[in-house]
Amino acid sequence: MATTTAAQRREQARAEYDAFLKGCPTNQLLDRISDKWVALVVSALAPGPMRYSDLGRRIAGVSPKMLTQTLRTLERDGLLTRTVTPSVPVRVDYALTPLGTSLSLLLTAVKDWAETHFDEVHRAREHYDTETG
Amino acid sequence: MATTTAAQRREQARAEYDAFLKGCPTNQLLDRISDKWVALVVSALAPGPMRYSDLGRRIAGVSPKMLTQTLRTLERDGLLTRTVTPSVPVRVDYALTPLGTSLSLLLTAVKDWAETHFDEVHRAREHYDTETG
DNA sequence: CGGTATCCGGCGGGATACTG
DNA sequence: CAGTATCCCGCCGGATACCG
Repeated sequence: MATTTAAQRREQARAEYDAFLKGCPTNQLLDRISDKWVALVVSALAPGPMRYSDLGRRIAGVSPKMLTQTLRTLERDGLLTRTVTPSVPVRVDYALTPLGTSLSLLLTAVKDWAETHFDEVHRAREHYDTETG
Repeated sequence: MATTTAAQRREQARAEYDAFLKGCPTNQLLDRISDKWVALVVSALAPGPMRYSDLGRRIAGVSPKMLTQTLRTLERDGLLTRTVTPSVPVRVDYALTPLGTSLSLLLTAVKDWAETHFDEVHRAREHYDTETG
């Protein structure tokens, strides 16, 4: 039969859309800044460079795995630099690049929006929850 | 033993931090806009109101479940309104509130950053991947 | 100190089927 | 048309252990 089922069509559409999203700069950036640890790392580094273990302590509750993973992707994207000083013991510093600093400014804009409209969102939630019971 | 292990201390820190993040407006907002479908719904509605099934078609590949879930949370947060017209068949329109429109402007800022710096990020990635082999 | 490697449990979300 | 209900799988990320 010539049946292209609705499911098949949606799967097809989803595949195309996923491909589109993978190439979409905005979506890629959202994936980046939405990561739980990325915002924390970037804002921790905004005032100045920091060592690996300092970051680990500053960002309480992060596991080594996630900290490293986060730092690697940010380094790959050119948002921060990783500098190894081959002393004993070895010392590794992370610092924002200009691009990273620029991103931290964008995050500041997000933060401002959040703080400005938080009350409004909160009230909307209480209203919604009351109505719905 | 009196050992408070590193693991225990990290778990404690993580619990506190999670609580802190839950109450943090910025983090809540990031959770919201980072959701895969939220940005798509908000930008789809930016030009004007739309019906449920129109949104479903416009945002290719979204399942009914996720579309409804996304719309519900956005409605709860006061970012959009849901209007039921009890005709036959019923008609439901979704429209951004002023707050939602304001959020869409923030998303535009994110989009602008993404498009402005995409090349730079892309070059950084290629450089990183080349160096690392 | 600054990581890497491995295992594994929870849950987000897709597929599928049904309803007012 | 506009959803709801259920099952279930993939994968994210935490815990743990080990290395240069």
